[in-house]
Amino acid sequence: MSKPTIRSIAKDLGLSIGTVSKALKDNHEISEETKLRVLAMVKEQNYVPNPYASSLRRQKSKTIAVVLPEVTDSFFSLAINGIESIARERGYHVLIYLTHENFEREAGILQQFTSGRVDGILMSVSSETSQSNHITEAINEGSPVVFFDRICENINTCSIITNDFECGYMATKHLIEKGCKRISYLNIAPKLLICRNRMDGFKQALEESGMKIQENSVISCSHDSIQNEATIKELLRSKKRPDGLIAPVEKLIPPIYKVCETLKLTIPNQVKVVCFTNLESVEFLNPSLTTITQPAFEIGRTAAINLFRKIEKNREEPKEIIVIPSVLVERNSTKIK
Amino acid sequence: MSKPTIRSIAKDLGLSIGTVSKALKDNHEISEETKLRVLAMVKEQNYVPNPYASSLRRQKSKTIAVVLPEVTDSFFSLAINGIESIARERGYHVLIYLTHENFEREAGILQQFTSGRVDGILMSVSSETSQSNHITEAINEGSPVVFFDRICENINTCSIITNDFECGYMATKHLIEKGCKRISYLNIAPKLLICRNRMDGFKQALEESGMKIQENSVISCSHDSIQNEATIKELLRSKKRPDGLIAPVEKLIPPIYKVCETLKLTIPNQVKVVCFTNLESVEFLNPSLTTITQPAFEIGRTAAINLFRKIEKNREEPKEIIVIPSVLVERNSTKIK
DNA sequence: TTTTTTTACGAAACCGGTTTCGGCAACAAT
DNA sequence: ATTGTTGCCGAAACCGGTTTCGTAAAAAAA
Repeated sequence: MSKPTIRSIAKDLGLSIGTVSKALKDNHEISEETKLRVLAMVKEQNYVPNPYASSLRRQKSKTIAVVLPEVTDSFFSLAINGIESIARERGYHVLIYLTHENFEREAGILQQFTSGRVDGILMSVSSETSQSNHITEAINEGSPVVFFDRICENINTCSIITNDFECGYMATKHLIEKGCKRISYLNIAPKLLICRNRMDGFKQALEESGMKIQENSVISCSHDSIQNEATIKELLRSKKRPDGLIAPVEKLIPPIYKVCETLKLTIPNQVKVVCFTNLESVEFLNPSLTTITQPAFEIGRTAAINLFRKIEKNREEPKEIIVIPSVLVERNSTKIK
Repeated sequence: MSKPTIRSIAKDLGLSIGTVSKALKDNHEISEETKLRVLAMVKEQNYVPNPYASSLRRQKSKTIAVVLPEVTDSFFSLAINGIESIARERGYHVLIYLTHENFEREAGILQQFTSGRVDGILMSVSSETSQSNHITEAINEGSPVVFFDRICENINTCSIITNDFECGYMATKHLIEKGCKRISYLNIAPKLLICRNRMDGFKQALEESGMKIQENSVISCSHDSIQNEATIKELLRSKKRPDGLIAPVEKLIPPIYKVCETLKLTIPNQVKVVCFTNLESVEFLNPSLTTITQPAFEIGRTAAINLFRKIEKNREEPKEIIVIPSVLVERNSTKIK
């Protein structure tokens, strides 16, 4: 038997299409008796309304997009979890798009959204994103955007971040307290506000402690793990080898640990390490890793909640930046020997 | 200015709607000149066709669903990555749904798909899923399903798995070779074929080596980490404490390491451990963890490729199980002291 | 020149819902 | 008796594309 439609249901009940439609949304125009009849038939035939017919007419899709650089990172995984939990609660569907840190890809994805495919967009921009026309355009065409984590500073919308500056500051102060004299910040995406903020926190902490920014203070890493390994190896081999490392992203953990192993540098005795990550197993790394742990699930949840707020009342709201603080969890990678 | 539609484009060009539509899909009925005019106008106005209008008429959504238990697991993250890469290549969109290992949730999600929301479904069933009516129904209503990893044995469709039985066998043999005399398998989802297969491999390896299945050979764990910690603690405290552990899922790593730490049991001297996981940082755990590493990205990719194969030629194909083998990576958690 | 074919396009049905509007009956108010 | 009022429902427009079919003009064949 072919798929039931509202038409077939109406026919089977001897009702009009409109009546069935109204009955299904509990419209007051329809009598209780008719509603019950409709519901019974719907259940019997296992009828599910075609979402696209509804989307077309109502000009809303009950779908949001999550656009992010990658998914193999504990932060993004947890954030997706938070987003999905809210979306499900509200009956929304979640489309996922990965930019792989590529601007063109991101722009291409965003461009599609001008067609009304989604009612809103949750986004963490790629590290190559410096211009924001593609995002502005999506917003102008009616898709509200809420940023989380990697926000876009020159766009006037709600953004959910953690206290990145403070975290950079905390991490640095922590290393200094633990006796580090030469700290390197492994920069990974200078275009990203969060990375700049973390780095600014790092710099301010250095200054306050009377330490100068030196040649090896800020090291540029990439998204390529082999390249990062080479970069870090070079850094840790240099004459003025740092005794403290701050890694603003999770993917730097393997290269750091690997290089320390090959160079026979022991963490924390010769190099202390702090990393931004939410990986649960950092506690059992050798040595356990001191981390800045972000409230990833909460950030995802909050972003989703605010997106739905924007979707529901579509008037423009002032830019609002919501900060959910992270915590520094001290472990052995920064222990005093 | 309001969003351009095919109607407004047609009007602006003095053409009919049908002509514009055909021009956009490079139909031979339309002259080159007209096509160029249409393309130019489309570009000028930044027109993107409404996907839902198209979906409604063509009865296909260019969208697939990925239904999985959770996303905070390296296997699923990598699989999503593989799936997305193929979907993007083919111009498909990816909806993501998390079941959180809950059968009702899974059934509810699947039920929605009977409406034609998606053209196909990629799925890893929840650990509570023993009946499969909800899946059969979705298939019958026209949404092909391809399983990956956690397949549903009694459904006749393409499934992508790894060589689970062998992996269980390999892991066990490996532990035996390393001198283990009492090995415990931490069972987590007896309803899942993959877990049963892994366990069967375990059992066969035991038998072949003349070791008996004893009371602590198979331990039931859950999805709750606190509970798992208690279970494992009890196990490792028992008189007949095992000297080898096999964990079929990643989430057991933290409790295992934690309990060993609190009970002052050293891995690998007192307990050797093998775990199924794709976490990159297992190499730097204390001690580094011997793993069964699954080709997660490849499994995701292959699943997607086969789903599209099914979507394109909609005739039924025989059940096909594609096995992509995993590898055992030996590290220090199973080292002979 | 006439007939046939090809080319290029328009008109209109169609997908499956939603929503507006109008109308009939029953009942209440005047 | 007349005029609202309310409850309940159907008819039809509508969302924005796709696709079928028909047709006028141009080109080719007879």
